[in-house]
Amino acid sequence: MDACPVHKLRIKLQRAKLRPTRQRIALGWLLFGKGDRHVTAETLYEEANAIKAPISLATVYNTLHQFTDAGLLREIAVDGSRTYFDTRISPHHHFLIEETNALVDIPDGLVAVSNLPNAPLGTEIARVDVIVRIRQART
Amino acid sequence: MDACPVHKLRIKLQRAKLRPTRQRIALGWLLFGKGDRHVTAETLYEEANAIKAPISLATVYNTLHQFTDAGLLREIAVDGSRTYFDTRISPHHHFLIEETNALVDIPDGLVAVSNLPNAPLGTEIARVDVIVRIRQART
DNA sequence: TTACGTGCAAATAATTTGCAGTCCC
DNA sequence: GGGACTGCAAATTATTTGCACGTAA
Repeated sequence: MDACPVHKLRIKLQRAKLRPTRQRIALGWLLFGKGDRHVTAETLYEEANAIKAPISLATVYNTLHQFTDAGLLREIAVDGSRTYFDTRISPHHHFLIEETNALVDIPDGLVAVSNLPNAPLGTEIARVDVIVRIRQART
Repeated sequence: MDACPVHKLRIKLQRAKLRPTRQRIALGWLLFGKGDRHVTAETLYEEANAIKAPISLATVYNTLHQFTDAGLLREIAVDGSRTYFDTRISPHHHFLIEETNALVDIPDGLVAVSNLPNAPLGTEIARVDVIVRIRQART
């Protein structure tokens, strides 16, 4: 019933006009093979090495940005340091666990932002990001 | 009617248990002297030099963080690179102008976030950030 | 073949830190 | 005077880039 998952990946890459190279297949496998994910370049790099697919860190960065430009990933700025990439590209928002710096999806449709002011003339709203910071309850 | 503004600054610093040194007075003057502001370490550093108050970049960073820890400033992560500091510490949200990377306050009370899911057990919500990204309207 | 990709190491950019000298209380 | 504060330069961290070589179409 279901085509070979690797084949699906190749199609996905081709649609994005990206050559399905060994590295992109491996990273795509890690990114899209197991549901929604949030990764940083660093964590993805380690995962790739862990599954015996040694890919240079620079290539991981390049690939993440190519995927993002192609609309396969979404980039999230959450703190001043690392950049996160989200495999879920539909609009939704995030919890940030302050202790671990982990990012968790907030189920879609739950949070609503209302009364957005109009964008200044000649401009439009590109996107609305909501980050809910969670920390250990005091006491 | 109004006491010397510099004196008010000294009081402010003392309440925060920070010695009112020349550098902190100068930076505080720039930060709190003209209404709500959004600065990066870099921009504040340039402003300080512009008013003939040469302060090293390291000290600007240190001071911004000390002010933040003392609750005089709020830190905002908006994109993956620079860190912004906001002199307005009451809860409110922001426009981000994508072309210029400028940050603008959204007047308080306008935006409401509803249906926030409960925080996981044993945790609490530390803060909710909303960033509305604005760009030049297409066409 | 041939342009597109990749890996490495060096280059940037933003920020932090160690430490000697300086200044406020 | 003594600890808090500052400045400089060197160290870190995250990310990008230049360039020789590899590889998919």
